[in-house]
Amino acid sequence: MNNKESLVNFILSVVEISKDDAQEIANSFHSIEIKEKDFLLKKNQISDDYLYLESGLMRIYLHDLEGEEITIDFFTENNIVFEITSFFNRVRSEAYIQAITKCAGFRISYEELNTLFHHKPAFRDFGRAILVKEFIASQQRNYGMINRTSKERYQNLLITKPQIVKYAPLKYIASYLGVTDSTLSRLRKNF
Amino acid sequence: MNNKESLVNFILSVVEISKDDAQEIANSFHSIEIKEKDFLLKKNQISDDYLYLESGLMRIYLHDLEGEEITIDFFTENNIVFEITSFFNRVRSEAYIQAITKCAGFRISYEELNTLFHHKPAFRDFGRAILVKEFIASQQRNYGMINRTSKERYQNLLITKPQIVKYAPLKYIASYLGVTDSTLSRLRKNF
DNA sequence: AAACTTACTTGACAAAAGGCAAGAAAATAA
DNA sequence: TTATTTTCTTGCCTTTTGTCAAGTAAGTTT
Repeated sequence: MNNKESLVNFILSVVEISKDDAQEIANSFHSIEIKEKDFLLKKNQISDDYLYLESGLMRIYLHDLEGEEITIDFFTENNIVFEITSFFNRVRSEAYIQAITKCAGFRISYEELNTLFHHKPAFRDFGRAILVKEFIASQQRNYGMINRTSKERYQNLLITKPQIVKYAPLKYIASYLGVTDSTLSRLRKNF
Repeated sequence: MNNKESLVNFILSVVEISKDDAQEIANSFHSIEIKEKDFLLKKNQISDDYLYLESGLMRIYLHDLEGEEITIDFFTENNIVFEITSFFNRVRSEAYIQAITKCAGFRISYEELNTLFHHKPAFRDFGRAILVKEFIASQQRNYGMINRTSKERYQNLLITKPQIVKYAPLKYIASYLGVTDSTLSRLRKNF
């Protein structure tokens, strides 16, 4: 039996609850592995995964009006992975979530999450803290898109998620940063 | 005594709960008015307002590294207004929330919200639905910043928040859209 | 009303980024 | 290994946006 130590530590880093509570929450999660290039979620599915990513890299992407893949976000280890619209609103997903490298972690379903949310006060605080954390990250990404040059955005990614720059193809990174492949390639030349 | 009908209807539009529950939640909120150009939140304060905006327009802004005001977001009537980082994490705010026009609505404090969150299941669902709703809006804004031209972003604002275009000065809108004042002025010429 | 401040527009030029296409490099398949 | 596909780089030229500065318009204060 897996003791889910990394998940317990993650929970404790996000919210101030007892170690016992954190362990109990972690025990509600189920082990999952995803192979490189496999999908956690595909378009038109209703997402049923709230995933703690213990190791590996993932991305969430969708197709724009011209059919081009747009990478919306990257996920790195020691983070929660979910597609908020489909998971929480129980609607078909527009987006795909794909493993960039081999991934491992622990997941719960929407129903399991909801049961915990209403019956475990500690999970309530945890769940809210995760939403708040990711919401803030989204806002900061917004701010960076508006107030940073593309060079600065790339440098920022290099610092905050170096694994991404190392493992993800240029085109994923370019669409994430909001530039064309050519432009990113040129940016890279100047380190 | 105010029956807070608009707030009750707003709650019912966001989450599937009984009318009685919605009324009870609404009754926990307190009436508030804000004069044009006054502040709901200033930099370095710890936000204690979770506000349902019944009428009026607001904006949230901060100063960038050069000291320039950057309008991060606009709030219109029939929406919840809060600065998530300061309110939920109990830290000093980087941002200001200011009334663009005279505003009226209903607010609760962090402590009141937390009590409801842990003691009223219906409020739990409501609170989560609001976080989810605003998170999704933030993600869509992100997508628009990357995949729409500045002209399209302006047109979108015109359609989704025409009050803003009507009442907010050009410079607020320009920084929100991520363009300079000059560029927005030129965009406007082509309707 | 006059003075002053803030908001907006416009022109000239510079910088950043995009579109397209060719070719090199790397990864994958046969 | 060789062939094939995908990824990445680069050149040339166009479009978009920014910078700066001047000038007009509108709003506020005295």
